[in-house]
Amino acid sequence: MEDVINSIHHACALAQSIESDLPNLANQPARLSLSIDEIVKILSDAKERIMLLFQNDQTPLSSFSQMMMIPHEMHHQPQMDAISMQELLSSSYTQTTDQLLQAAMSTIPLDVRTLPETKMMGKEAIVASHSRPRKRKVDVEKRTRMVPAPQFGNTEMPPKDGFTWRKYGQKEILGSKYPRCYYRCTHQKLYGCLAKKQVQRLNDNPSIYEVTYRGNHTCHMSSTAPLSIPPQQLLLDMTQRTISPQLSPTTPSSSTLWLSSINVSLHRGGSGGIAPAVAGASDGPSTSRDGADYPVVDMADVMFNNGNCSGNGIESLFPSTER
DNA sequence: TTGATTTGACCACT
DNA sequence: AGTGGTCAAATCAA
Repeated sequence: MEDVINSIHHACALAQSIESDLPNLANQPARLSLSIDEIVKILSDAKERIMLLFQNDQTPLSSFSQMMMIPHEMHHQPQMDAISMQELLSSSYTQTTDQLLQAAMSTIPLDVRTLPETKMMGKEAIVASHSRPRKRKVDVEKRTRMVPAPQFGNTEMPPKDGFTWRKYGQKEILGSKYPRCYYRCTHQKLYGCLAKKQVQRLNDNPSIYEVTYRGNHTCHMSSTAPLSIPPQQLLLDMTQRTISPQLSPTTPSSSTLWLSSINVSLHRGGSGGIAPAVAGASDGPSTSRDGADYPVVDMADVMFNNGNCSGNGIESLFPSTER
């Protein structure tokens, strides 16, 4: 396991060197391509080894998390909903990639912070008995966070967050220059997943999206969900593979915010069927994804398999400072 | 053909 | 009554 982590560190160091030399490398596509290939190979190898280890045996998880200094209590979380998983990842995952992302984060506004705001709606839903019943205001937890818009590609769209969403409404909001978009989980019908989110650009900073999540994804938990291994175990595994947020106790690591805009996902099954991991355009049609995504570090996918829409994987990781 | 998006209307809530 | 959230028909796109 240790060598896997060393490999990841190595890849991160390589990526960082690319980043620092990006102005020059931009004029040397061949060299840049070679460097990228090397990183991809290292990370792909690491990924495969990780998958092998974790598929065949659970014990390496503990050693992995020990090496990554994951708090023991995290091992005992019985389960974690996907949104929480995302938040955990976006708030904590970056220990091994901070170096890689530090420079990139310099392009993200410093005043952008995640908002772990949690509210409970006070009223019970009133179930109407007329011909067109509408559900509203159930006791659904709301979680709001600020997400930077992609700096490349279609900046009109918020970054992907690792889930597939279907837009069901858009509305002009009083006092807001930008409309609020309403999304629900693509798998709502199939798996009864009630997760929803609202996306709205900030008035004073259109490059920042306020994303409000409501409800938890249950599509992962469905026994009929398109999974080949138990999703709860997978989520637990993912949890154990993250790094403690307590390692950066004061303020959120700048790179964590950056990562919140990156869909870090695991595509089980190894080489086949790599789905887009990052998209500048958010919430694309779910037809490009087979079921749910599970966030885990997969830098190679993040960097180089951002195939759809306008997002550019490598640019997502190494945005230039100019816009 | 199927699924996603758009958009006007409906309805809950304050 | 005003505002925000949701529905659903029409439209678009793969």
